[in-house]
Amino acid sequence: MPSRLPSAPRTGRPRSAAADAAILEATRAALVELGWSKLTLGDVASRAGVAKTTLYRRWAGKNELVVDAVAVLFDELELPDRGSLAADIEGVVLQFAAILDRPEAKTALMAVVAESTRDEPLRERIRTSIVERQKRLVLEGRSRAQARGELPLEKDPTAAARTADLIFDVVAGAVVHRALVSAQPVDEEWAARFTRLLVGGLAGD
Amino acid sequence: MPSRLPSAPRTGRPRSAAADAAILEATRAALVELGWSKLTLGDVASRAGVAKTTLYRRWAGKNELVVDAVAVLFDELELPDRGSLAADIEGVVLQFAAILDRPEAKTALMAVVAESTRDEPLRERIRTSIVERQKRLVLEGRSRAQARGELPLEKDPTAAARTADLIFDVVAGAVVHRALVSAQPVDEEWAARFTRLLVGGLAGD
Amino acid sequence: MPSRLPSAPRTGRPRSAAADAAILEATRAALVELGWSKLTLGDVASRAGVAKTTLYRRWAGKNELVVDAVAVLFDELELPDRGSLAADIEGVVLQFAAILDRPEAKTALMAVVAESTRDEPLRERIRTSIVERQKRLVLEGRSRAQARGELPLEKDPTAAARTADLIFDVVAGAVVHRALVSAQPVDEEWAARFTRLLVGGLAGD
Amino acid sequence: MPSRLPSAPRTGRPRSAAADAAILEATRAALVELGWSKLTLGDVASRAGVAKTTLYRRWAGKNELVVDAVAVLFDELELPDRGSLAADIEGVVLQFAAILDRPEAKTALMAVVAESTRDEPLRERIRTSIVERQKRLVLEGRSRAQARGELPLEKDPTAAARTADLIFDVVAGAVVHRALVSAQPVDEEWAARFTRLLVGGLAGD
DNA sequence: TGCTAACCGAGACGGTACGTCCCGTCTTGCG
DNA sequence: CGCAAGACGGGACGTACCGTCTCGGTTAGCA
Repeated sequence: MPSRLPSAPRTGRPRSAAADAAILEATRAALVELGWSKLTLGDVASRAGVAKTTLYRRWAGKNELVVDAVAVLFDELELPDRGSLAADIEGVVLQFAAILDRPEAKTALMAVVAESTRDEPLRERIRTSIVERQKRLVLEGRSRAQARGELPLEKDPTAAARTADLIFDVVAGAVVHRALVSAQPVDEEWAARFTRLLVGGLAGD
Repeated sequence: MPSRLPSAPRTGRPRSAAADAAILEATRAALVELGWSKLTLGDVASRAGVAKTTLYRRWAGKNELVVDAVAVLFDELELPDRGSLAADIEGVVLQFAAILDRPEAKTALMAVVAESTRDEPLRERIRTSIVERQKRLVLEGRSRAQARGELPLEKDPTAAARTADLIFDVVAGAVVHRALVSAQPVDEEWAARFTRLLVGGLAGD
Repeated sequence: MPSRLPSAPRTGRPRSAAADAAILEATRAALVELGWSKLTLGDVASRAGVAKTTLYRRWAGKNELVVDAVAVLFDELELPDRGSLAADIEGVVLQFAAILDRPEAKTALMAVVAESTRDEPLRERIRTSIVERQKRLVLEGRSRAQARGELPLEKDPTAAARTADLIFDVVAGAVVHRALVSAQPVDEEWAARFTRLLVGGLAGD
Repeated sequence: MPSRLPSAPRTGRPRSAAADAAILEATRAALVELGWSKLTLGDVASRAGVAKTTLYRRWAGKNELVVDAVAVLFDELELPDRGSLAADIEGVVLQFAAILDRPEAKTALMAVVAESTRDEPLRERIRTSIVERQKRLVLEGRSRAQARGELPLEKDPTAAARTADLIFDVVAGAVVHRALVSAQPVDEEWAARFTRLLVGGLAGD
């Protein structure tokens, strides 16, 4: 994930692959201990047993580093077939909440999004590294529900994409808001209530 | 909003009331120009024509100051009666989106929420200054819809409160996610689609 | 000695006078221990129990600081009346050599002169803080020798000044070269030989 | 001049002789442009079209490199017979001053001498590479003056050597001090005045 | 002619110091 | 006692060089 100009010159000592892993791991550990705002790149470097220059050679700054460090957490999300659309949604909501409960994700996610409001390249990085990758869950859940006959097939691909985006914003937004803003637990009871609301809306559509 | 111990001593020169307003205004201006992360208290003080000490005498730090500075923005939200539940929801969604479009709100809101994940008093301040005050919109919209017969009366007050919280998380979360994470416009078309989904879910409940 | 704009505004907390002394003393100590090239301003600051910013607020850099720290050493030079021109010269040569023997002077003097070859303001600072102040020794020695009848009175003040400058360059240059370049001891024997040469040249003039 | 262990193994690719010359030339160019303190070995290497490793393989550091780079400048000094001791001295003083006027010599000479106050091997290198080699001028000037009958023959070789050292320190020290510390021109007028003083002292001896 | 050892360029590496910025606190003198 | 001004001790920043260490590739001289 760290940046490198695409036209890779073959010359010189190659970058250490081990350093990358150590840095990202150290970043997550520092996020857990210190949180976003007290995390310093110097500290990350010394935790990773690496010089500050090595870190700056690969990432432009704290924001980019943290996005890379946290992105991998969200790849754990899966969508096992639980037999119904509602069950699938409940499952993914609870999984997502579990990730947001981890301190490194909680403190970092909102912070980088906040930074991204004034930094277009960062927003793009967040989108490609984190957000866009998880839309797969919506798409897979829908096609599975269509196969079950729970949802109608959509003929217009543009409208279908818009609906997927909408669902994604609703699900991700609601869970994040509940967990981080309202600071209330995303437990099975809440997940069930939310799912009933959402499935009802989809059905009535 | 600035803090003051309750047992206010009456002696000495009183604090300048004008200073408070100047500081909050300067804070918003600095947020627009610099964004959250590059805003410094020294800069705010000099913009406000005030000494740094004056500022620290009234607010504990950047977080608290910014919460106060942006809280007022959200009090602009109103819920004029547009004749139907769906129209009321669309209206508030668009108003909320308009506020989130303002750079001082955009950059500050997510940032203070991010900070609040590791700072319980800050979270409480955000809740009382911003979040909780806007729940009135949900409650008012519901009672109006019930008066219109669009929604049933709820007998159980606990369940009613839970539903209101859920709706609030869904609306606020979805709009914020659309605007700041997906970075897509919250326009009338999206508001209409979102409202249809939500009203459908509420009806089917 | 530290810099301050001449138009001193009277407002704000005044600078600590104690800090100045502590910094200059710490600088001399660091010169003794580390020498010029390994002296760091961060180290000086922490020796002086002072923040780096305090140091940078008062001196533009290492060069200026060291000039001020070392200048005082050369003010120790005196010219007690030893009864003859030759004895006076020998005395000041040995005193000068004693100062150059101190490690803080030895390592610093040449270094700041070297830097001054590319830094006109620094050269000026060296001249006013160190060099020019010691010309008094030449002038006093001459007038005393003239009073004794060892040297003729000079009528032309321009020529007199030129001669004083010449003597100063010869004495200071020869001692410095012997001590630092040739790295040979400036002992009584050498002082005597040098004095004989110089007095002979002056007499034959 | 670059270092090499005496027991040279004969195998492998030999070091490029061209690189040596390029490096020394690049060092002089960098001294002119940047001065001693801003000269970096990385910059010298890239100017010379050479890798940093190549440079470090041959010189221990900046000091040693610069001594070698400037030593050659002083070998230009000559002592053509100008017919009298005074004329010979004036000639060499002006030649020496001309070299000291070159920026690469000016900035480097004092700097390496300053460094040498804390680095005995460096002092030795300076002495053998630069200082000691120029004593030939004193010796040659004296023997020529003796041949002309301007100076007496000295019987005691020890005393003769001491006198030569003294003269060397006086001439070199005075010129350096005039040029670099006093920062006044070493022109014909000054050279004449200085020479008169020195010759007078020698004669009266 | 093919081996092989030392050379070469490039550039990443762990470090150290830089000079700047901002923090939150602490004197000042004035109102 | 509040206030503007600004110095204070402190900590992190991002950069520049240090001197060392791989890399892949070149260039002799000896076999």
